[in-house]
Amino acid sequence: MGRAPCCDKANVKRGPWSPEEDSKLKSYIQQYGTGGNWIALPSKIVGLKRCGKSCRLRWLNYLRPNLKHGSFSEEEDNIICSLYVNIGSRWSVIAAQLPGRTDNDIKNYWNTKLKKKLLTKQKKDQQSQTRRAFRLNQEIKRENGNLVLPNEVINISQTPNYLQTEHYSFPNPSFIQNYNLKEIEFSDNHQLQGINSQYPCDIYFQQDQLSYDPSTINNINSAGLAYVNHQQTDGSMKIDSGANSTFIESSNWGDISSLVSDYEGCHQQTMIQEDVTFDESMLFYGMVQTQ
DNA sequence: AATAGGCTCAACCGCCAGGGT
DNA sequence: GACCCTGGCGGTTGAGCCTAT
Repeated sequence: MGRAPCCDKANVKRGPWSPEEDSKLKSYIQQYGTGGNWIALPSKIVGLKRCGKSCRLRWLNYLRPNLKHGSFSEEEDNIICSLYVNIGSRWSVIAAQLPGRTDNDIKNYWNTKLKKKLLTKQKKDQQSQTRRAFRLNQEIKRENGNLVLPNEVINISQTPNYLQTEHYSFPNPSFIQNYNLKEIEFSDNHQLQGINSQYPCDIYFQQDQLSYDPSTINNINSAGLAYVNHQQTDGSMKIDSGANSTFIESSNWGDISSLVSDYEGCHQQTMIQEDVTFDESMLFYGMVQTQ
């Protein structure tokens, strides 16, 4: 036997509330209060065929006094984002910090607008942070004489055969001087297809992925000569080589030299041939052999 | 003008905790 | 302690509106 329903569904009205129903509920509650029992409330209001839960929701989310309707302010946005980051989707707690706003309002607002806004901001922050770390690292290496070439941005979408036209072999860390660090930016949706799998993994990608949904990340597999990293549930990162499943972990993804040492030991892999789609605006850093 | 797809948000659903018996 | 009832909550749905084609 299942749980008893809170009301007789056959005899209650459902769906949007009419102005008349609003008026009846509002005037009753203003005159008599709720009586501390929402389930019993509708039976006391003549002509109102609504479930008690529905009455409660309508009152709390729409009819009660001092409710704020309309768009959220920048300050409210900040409060919601800050609280969400700290306590998660505890909407009632968040709503308690925003007078006049209901948990339902905030939940809707978050799901439809604020989440996207926050993700976009995080993505931009992360990209600029990674760029800064990369350039700083390269600058240091250049100063140390390990690298001589300037930064170069390779836009894969403009050179779709880029990875197929040159044969790279994995740079043994001890020969790092022979390799140039390049920033490889995928500025457009792009698919790498049929990359020759004879070569061991030789391009090392750091994917700016914090702003991506884990389910999306999991759909990204290694392609030919590339390893693609994944964020693990414990926060560490993993480079996935597809079917071979060898991976390395690194705790410091801003440090190219530590990436290289982490990468040691998995360069004998033979990659399977797979297609991979890179989403718009994903940012990768690669280490490629150019000589 | 028609239509498909995306977006918004009010409302519902089902679960859970807590209080009363 | 077991059971029942209710309030409260977060997740989900879907009708209606909006926008792009």
